[in-house]
Amino acid sequence: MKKPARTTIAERLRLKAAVMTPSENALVACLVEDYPVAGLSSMAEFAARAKVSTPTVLRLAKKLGFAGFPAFQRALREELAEQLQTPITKHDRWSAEAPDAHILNRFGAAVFGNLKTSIKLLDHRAFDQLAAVIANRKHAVHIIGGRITKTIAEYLHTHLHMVRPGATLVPPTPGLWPQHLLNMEPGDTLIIFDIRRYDPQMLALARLAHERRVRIVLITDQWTSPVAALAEFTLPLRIAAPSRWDSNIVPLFIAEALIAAVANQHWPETKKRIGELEALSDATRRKRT
Amino acid sequence: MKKPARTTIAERLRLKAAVMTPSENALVACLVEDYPVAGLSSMAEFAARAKVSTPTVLRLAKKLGFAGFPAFQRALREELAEQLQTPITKHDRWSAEAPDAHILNRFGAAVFGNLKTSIKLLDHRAFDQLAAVIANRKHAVHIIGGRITKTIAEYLHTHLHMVRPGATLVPPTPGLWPQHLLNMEPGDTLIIFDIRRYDPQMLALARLAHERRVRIVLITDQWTSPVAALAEFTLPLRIAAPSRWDSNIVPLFIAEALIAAVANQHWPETKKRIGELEALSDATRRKRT
DNA sequence: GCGGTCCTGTCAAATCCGTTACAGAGCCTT
DNA sequence: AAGGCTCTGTAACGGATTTGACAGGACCGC
Repeated sequence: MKKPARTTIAERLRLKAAVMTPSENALVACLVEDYPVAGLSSMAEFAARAKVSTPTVLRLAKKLGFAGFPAFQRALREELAEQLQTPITKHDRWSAEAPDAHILNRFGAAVFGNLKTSIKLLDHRAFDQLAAVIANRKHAVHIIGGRITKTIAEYLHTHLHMVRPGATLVPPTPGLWPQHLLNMEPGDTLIIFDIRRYDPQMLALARLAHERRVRIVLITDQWTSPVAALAEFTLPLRIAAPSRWDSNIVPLFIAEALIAAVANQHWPETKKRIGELEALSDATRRKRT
Repeated sequence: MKKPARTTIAERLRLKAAVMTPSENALVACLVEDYPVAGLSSMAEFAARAKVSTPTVLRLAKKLGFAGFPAFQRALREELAEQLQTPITKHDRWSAEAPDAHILNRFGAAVFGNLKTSIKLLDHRAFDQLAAVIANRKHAVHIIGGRITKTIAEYLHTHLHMVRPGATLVPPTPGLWPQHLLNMEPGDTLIIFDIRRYDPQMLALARLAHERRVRIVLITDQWTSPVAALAEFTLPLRIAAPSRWDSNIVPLFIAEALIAAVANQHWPETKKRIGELEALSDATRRKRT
């Protein structure tokens, strides 16, 4: 099943991007926004959506090298069909026009592999239990990350804070740890991001927290941080990337999935809390102005 | 924008499966085989594919409860659009709908789709140019993110700072912007993360920077922040997720890919810089101990 | 300020499409 | 075995859609 290297719509759009008129750009923006469905309805509908006239749509189709609008639509459909029925495993290239060796393609492939393997190796039931633990409002949740992963920890904290009260971000500075440790009660949870090279001080913190009967959750890489010995939940993730540094995409993925799962568990309360938050946010903004 | 719990096409097909005639079954088989693209072409084409006549197609559409073929097609398109970009269908739907599909899987599928589409719609040559601009050590790079994306901005900054001198993180607090603006020289680059809901103050900052002849790089979502009008590079990414919140995985992906690309451009200098950094890091740690 | 060029919408014509009416064919029932 | 019912295709009609021609208008250069 050899494909004669047909140029994709996306590539054609890019190719002609320089010679696009304003109203043609409106069409392109419209198409990209709802790609590719926006272009699958009738010409009149597509034109109305971008607030231009039908001939403009036709001119765009011709500018992209098609005989007419139907030809353009056919191309869209064929591309869509290819994308839809091609099973996830058979992704040969990501950026179709870029060479295989291009960073976008190599990175895309690596990230996809990491995600797939990580999810496969993860225990769904353990994940749900973990979500339940974090969703439990009776006990506080503390979050800490290392030198690099601190941004992921922060991300998790920002969202968790919206979902439930009692979510604390522990700074990566060991000097500030004692006061945070003081606030950790038995039954609380400490979520630790620890990815190679593992920080010995992180292990020390975990020990102290563990002694206070704090439940430890460890998000680490496939080589597993030594903190695992103390952890109730350990999530070993794939993080390898064709780069000088590891990829933190899978940790972020887990963070987002956890947030969604936790929000899911007590949706009514969460919804109420978010509503209050937005009201407060608006009030603050108005006052500032 | 009310959703009256519209029954899906698949459900309608199941409902009427018992009263399907042979040629209607041929159509259904054809539709399922290449779902839903087969039903998006013209009636004649769809009929020819299943080797039936056009009235049969019409009869099928009516049997499924649609007024005519266009109505049927519209339903297909709407369903497809929903499936492709997971719009505001939000929490209420997916929690009740598919208990068999675990959150991890659903999230994984969404993220995968986002990544694939985002990369596909990205111009890899523009990406390379952007990497070159950021790699240029003659001009400084300033990075800023919004309320949520600030962590991604921080991540980019942390790494970029390792790769090259002159990388600054601008805090999300507008009160601190004047002093940062003062440091922006003509030819500098300002990387802005602006994802819905777009911050009007971010646009103001972009304007001021633009007046100082700072090059604007915008990382945004598919609905495109208004900053795009001022930006030299605009990267519209897919961020929809089966969650109450948008996913920031693709922005993080772009950040990581950019870092890798920049590091590649001047690897000798980068390597030297990282070596020095590690030496200093070790020295600091030893002194602390 | 003037002419030219490019962009864009209005309008009309031709084509294609969806729809309906009708008739033939197959199959079960009587 | 004949009648009737259901299923399915052919043909023709009406309409929507695409397409081409044309003109108004904005912008740039001279």
